Formats: sequence, structure tokens, C-alpha cells
Amino acid sequence: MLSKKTKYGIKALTFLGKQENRLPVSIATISKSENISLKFLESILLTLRKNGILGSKKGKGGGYYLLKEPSEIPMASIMRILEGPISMVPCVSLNFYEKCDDCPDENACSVHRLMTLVRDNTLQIFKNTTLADLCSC
Amino acid sequence: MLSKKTKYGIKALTFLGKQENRLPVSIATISKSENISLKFLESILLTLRKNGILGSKKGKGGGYYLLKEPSEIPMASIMRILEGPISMVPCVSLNFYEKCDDCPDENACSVHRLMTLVRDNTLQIFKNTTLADLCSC
DNA sequence: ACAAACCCTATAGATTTAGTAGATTAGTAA
DNA sequence: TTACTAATCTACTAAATCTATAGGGTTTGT
Repeated sequence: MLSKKTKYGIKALTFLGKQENRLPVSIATISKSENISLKFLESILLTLRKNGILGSKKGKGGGYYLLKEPSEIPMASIMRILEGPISMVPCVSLNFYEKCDDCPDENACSVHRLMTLVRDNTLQIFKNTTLADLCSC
Repeated sequence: MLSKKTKYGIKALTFLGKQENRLPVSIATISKSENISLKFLESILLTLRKNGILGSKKGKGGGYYLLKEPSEIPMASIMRILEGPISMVPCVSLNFYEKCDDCPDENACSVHRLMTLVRDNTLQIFKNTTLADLCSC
């Protein structure tokens, strides 16, 4: 299941992407508009800033803004930053690979094969969808 | 991420599906063969029995066995029993639907639309894959 | 008698979802 | 310049829930 962190993060990014200009938007503004706990949102936006998705401006008139055009931000990268691995098991993850303790041979593992299939499909969606696609409705 | 419960459950079912006959297999046998904590596996197989996937036989020579042919068991039903919803958010779930607290209009929600797409794809895989496909390697 | 499923309880640890308190920075007005 | 205000940033805490077991006793079939 998607964490609220990821869900809120995506909604906040969509909100920013829908802005006419690229002027900073305060956390409070997004929080109110999207019904997200302010302090929780604060930490989410901080993560996104530290990972190069958002820029920020302090002080009066400050806030957060997108560093790139929405069409240049694939959902895959957002998902990896906020949610972590896209795969359902670490042993099929491309970016967060971990070997299973219980599995002597990955290629013989039924779960491994099934989840590889799922990952391929999901990843394709997240790669081909950009933030712009989410903002266009 | 897939819980170990689901992962172990699938591995256990694959093990049972690979048996030549439909004779009961004890928890201990599966536990040893698949490197799964015995007590944990016990509760997993119990849920699968209560959900009509497995039958059980007590006493000597007892154990668990598949109630249907592997080819008759779609992975979607196993996933729903063990992992719960296939959707990444409750608001796009077909079998476990829940409305979001923060979302006034689902159709206007960017997360909702994206996750619907993901669910459709994932569900198709889980519907078209049966336990038999996992056992055939 | 024995072997096996069945059932109930507890629990350590991790994760999630925040809340609280304050520090820091930047612009604005006196 | 000084004070004020708006905003991000940082760190700590905490409740709630979930995960992955462990333990022990009960029941049933051979």
C-alpha cells in the first residue's frame, strides 16, 4: 500500500505543477488546499527538496517551487524518493536490490518470477508518466 | 512492499502445487524445505484454509493440500487473501474500497488516476497468472 | 500413544503518521 | 537601524499500527 507520505507528496507536487508561474508557494497554502497536516507536509517537501525535485525560498514570500518542468519529472523518480523501491520484493528491485535470506536460488523462486513481471509493468507506467500528465486534468 | 506472509504463502502454495499427488503435506515439511518459520507458516496456511484455498487433515499422515488444481487458482485471489487489496490506495480498490479523508473529489485526484492505471495493469497480471504458472519451473 | 492441525496469547521491533519546540533566514515597515 | 513577521529548517517525541515471530495448550485422527 502507498504511504500517506507518498500520496501527500504527489498531491503537493501536482498542486505546484498546476501553478501558472514558478513562484514559491508556502507549505501552509498547499496544506490547506490539499487537506494535509502542515508539519507532515513540511517534512515531505523537505525530502523532495533534498532530492532535487523542489527548490525553496526562505522568509517572507518564500515557499517551495518545482526545479524542473513537470513534463521533465517522471513519476518513477518521485515514487523512488518518497516510497522507495517500486518492486514488491527487494530481490527484484533494480535500485534497492537485496538478496532474500530464505531463497537459495532466485531463478527457481516462483515469487521472484511473478514479481519481476509485476515490476516490469509498473515501472513502465511510472517511467512513461510524468508529473505533467497528472497536472493536466 | 510484499509482506513475508504473502511471500511465504505463495512459496508454500507453489510447493504444494508441485507435489505429484494431492496427499497432505505437513507444515514441518514445507517449513524445512522453504526455510520458513514454522509457527508463522502455521498461521499462513490456516488463513489459506479458511479462505477455501487449502484443505487440511489432522493426525498422523495429516497436513495441508490444495483443494483445486493449480491451474484453477488465479494469483489474484491468493494475493487478496494474503496481502489484501491489490490497489496501492484504498480509493481505487475494487474489493476493499475506502474513501479518502482528504479527497473531496476522487475524479479530480491525480493520485487516484495514476493508481487506477497501476491497478489495472497489476490486476491483469494477477488474473492471468495461475498457481500452475508458478509451479511449472 | 502419537502426530499433526488448531487456537490463543504475547511481544519485540519496525514503520507510519504525525505533534511539539525552537532555530534560522529573509523581507517589510517603523 | 531596529523590530516585526513570514517562512523554511532541524530535532525530538509519541501514539498507533503492522510485522514476524514464539510459546503453550487443545483437539482430532491413525
